Amino acid sequence: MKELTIQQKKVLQCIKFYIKKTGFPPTRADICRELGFKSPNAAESHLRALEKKGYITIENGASRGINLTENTAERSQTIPVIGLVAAGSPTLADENIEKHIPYQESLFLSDFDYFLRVKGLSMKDAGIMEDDLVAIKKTSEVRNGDIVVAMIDDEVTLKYFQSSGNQIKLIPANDDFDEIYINKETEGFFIEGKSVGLIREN
Amino acid sequence: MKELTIQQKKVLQCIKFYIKKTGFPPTRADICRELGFKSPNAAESHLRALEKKGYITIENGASRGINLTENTAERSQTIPVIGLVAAGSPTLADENIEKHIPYQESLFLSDFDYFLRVKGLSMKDAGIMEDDLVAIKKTSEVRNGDIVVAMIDDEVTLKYFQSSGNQIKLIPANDDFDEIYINKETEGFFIEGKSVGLIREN
DNA sequence: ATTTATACTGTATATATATTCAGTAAAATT
DNA sequence: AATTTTACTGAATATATATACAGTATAAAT
Repeated sequence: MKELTIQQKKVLQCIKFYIKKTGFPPTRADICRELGFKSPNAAESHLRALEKKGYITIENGASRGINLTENTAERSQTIPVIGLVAAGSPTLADENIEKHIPYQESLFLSDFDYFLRVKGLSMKDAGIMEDDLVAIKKTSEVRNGDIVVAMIDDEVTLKYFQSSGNQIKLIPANDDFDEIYINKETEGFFIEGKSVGLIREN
Repeated sequence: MKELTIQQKKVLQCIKFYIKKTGFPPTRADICRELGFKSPNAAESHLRALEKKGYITIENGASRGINLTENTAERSQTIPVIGLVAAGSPTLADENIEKHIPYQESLFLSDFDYFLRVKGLSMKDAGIMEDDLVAIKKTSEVRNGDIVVAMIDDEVTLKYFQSSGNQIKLIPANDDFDEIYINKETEGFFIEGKSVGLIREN
């Protein structure tokens, strides 16, 4: 699709925002008010430019007859899928992002920040299998029994969390794996977040 | 929310359909055209009734100033969640539907018809735990190794599918449960569908 | 029994709105 | 160098649209 100018982007954003706010598209006058134009023709020409470039369609003669094109309308938010790499923290940096998948607000009870692609079977008895997508909420406030994403020296692990005082136990859900004992203050250790849900594609 | 009359429902549906089709709400005249009314006041009064009952809001003075209320607007399709009851087939009948949850088209690789709420742990080694939601595609075309929803005399079970000729083996993913051997032609037996994905809320 | 809500037709109108025309000016493209 | 695109102001206008008013008739609620 053809590139938009800064002003055209502003107008498009304005339309999206207006629809989100009111439920119906803006008039030329509405756009002028939002963006500070003094002539309705300013809005009109921008709209015609957006139409020409394929971002909107305009129903001629109809009031508020603006329709966002398929690709223009954001059907829903998308949320990144991050690979659980052996080394390297699960940051939202581009190189760690596998893909984006559509995300529905109320999919899980809690909101979350990203999906973690599970590698290995250390949590299999918790029903978390290889290649599952675990919804992670970034937080350090976790409770005993939570399934957490823990970082130990740039290594990412998904484990049950159990703490008593400064001592933390990270418990796998698989007898073939060992529990990890670690001190809260240990350098290079922190809790990245916790699991709030799971998705499996098969 | 207050109940709608048949005509009011028609008008509301008409508004939803119009927005879906065009991207903006209808005028009074548009509604009349769609529903065969001969006076714009017919649409007007229905709109005011819908507003009074809380299904829409109307921006006074604005053309096409109709806004579907939170609960009225279908943000996305919803898909039913069906409880895996011991007896009774998982039909889409109202009494079997636990709730509806929002559904994103491309959530799983395959499309599907409903979510099945899992009871019991017979598939735990496949990572399917109690209360998980298994996305079910209604089909009788299943392959060896598929996780299927099988009906045996009105009892629903979720098992691995394995067939050779007319002999079918339904294999649990839990040593505490027994395999089920059954003949393809057995009365009261059929394959309802297969699992294409899984969602866990926690 | 009376009021209110539903379900319209039909007419009228103020105004909300799209849209054209006439300009100005700078930037980008050919 | 000439043309097109971008980016507006400002004024004018046909028409698209909401909305009020006057009726008619039936059903539901109080």
